[in-house]
Amino acid sequence: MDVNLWDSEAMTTTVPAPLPLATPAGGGCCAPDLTQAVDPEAAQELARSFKALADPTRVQLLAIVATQPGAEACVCDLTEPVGLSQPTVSHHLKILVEAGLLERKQRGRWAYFSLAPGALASLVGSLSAATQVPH
Amino acid sequence: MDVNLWDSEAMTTTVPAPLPLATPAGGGCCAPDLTQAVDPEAAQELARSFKALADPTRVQLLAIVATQPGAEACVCDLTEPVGLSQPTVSHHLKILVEAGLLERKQRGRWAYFSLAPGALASLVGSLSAATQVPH
DNA sequence: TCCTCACATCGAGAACCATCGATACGTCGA
DNA sequence: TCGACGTATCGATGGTTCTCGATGTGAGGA
Repeated sequence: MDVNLWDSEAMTTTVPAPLPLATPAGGGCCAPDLTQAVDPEAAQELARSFKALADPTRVQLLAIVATQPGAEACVCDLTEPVGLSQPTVSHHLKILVEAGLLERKQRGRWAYFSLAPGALASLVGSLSAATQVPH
Repeated sequence: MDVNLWDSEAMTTTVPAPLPLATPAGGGCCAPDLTQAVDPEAAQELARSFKALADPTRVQLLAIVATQPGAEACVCDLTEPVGLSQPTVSHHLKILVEAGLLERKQRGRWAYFSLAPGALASLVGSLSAATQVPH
């Protein structure tokens, strides 16, 4: 392996699509809404986003980042509140970044994570479409 | 085993809480919002809802039900569109019902599934709190 | 240059989940 | 009453995911 560590370009080599939420296959500007998800591809894309939220630890991490002053946190701030080891927290953060829910910025030796603007809003949009279906 | 089949009361014997979305532990009327999810219990509850949406098949089932005329469908309507066996579809529907996202009504030999009113809206609310969108 | 720190990756074990065929169950029509 | 039908449950299997300790990588300080 000769890939450069901490280079976000190299980190995406294992994933086909860089950001599911930012570059959807459906054709819109955001994630596909639920009523379009009869299409298997749209359903898979939506499920991929929800899968990132399907773990209590990741929900907690997201919440801690959101409520942090400055709305960003480094790994060292997150390990202790969730009560898990550093590699495990790093693993969950990577999943959240790959899902497009968090953004990663390197500052010196520290990696700072912040909410990706528009990512959660996009998910909200995809869900709320179905709730407005006339019944 | 002497439990009555198709009795929704008996079906919840394996789950401690009947409906995570309908009867949250947090104390509000709906699911806890994301910024409250620093609390491990609130995070777990939210993750439980998202886990139900973390499978492409279940997203598809939800979408099909939502777009169906009358906004309800029986298992026989759902097996063919998702291309899975009847036991598998039944399994996914059970998960969606237990997550409070679908409601099940027995009519004759058919079981009809419909969107649980307010369930998706509750999830939308819990997400949009973190995005600062005053929806 | 060497050491320490913050973080990522690796490899392994355990737990969980999706899927299926077989089967049990209740309802309805004959 | 009986058989066909729609649906749920069971048990098994293969794949995925969560978690950790060990280790690798780069930045910054002495």
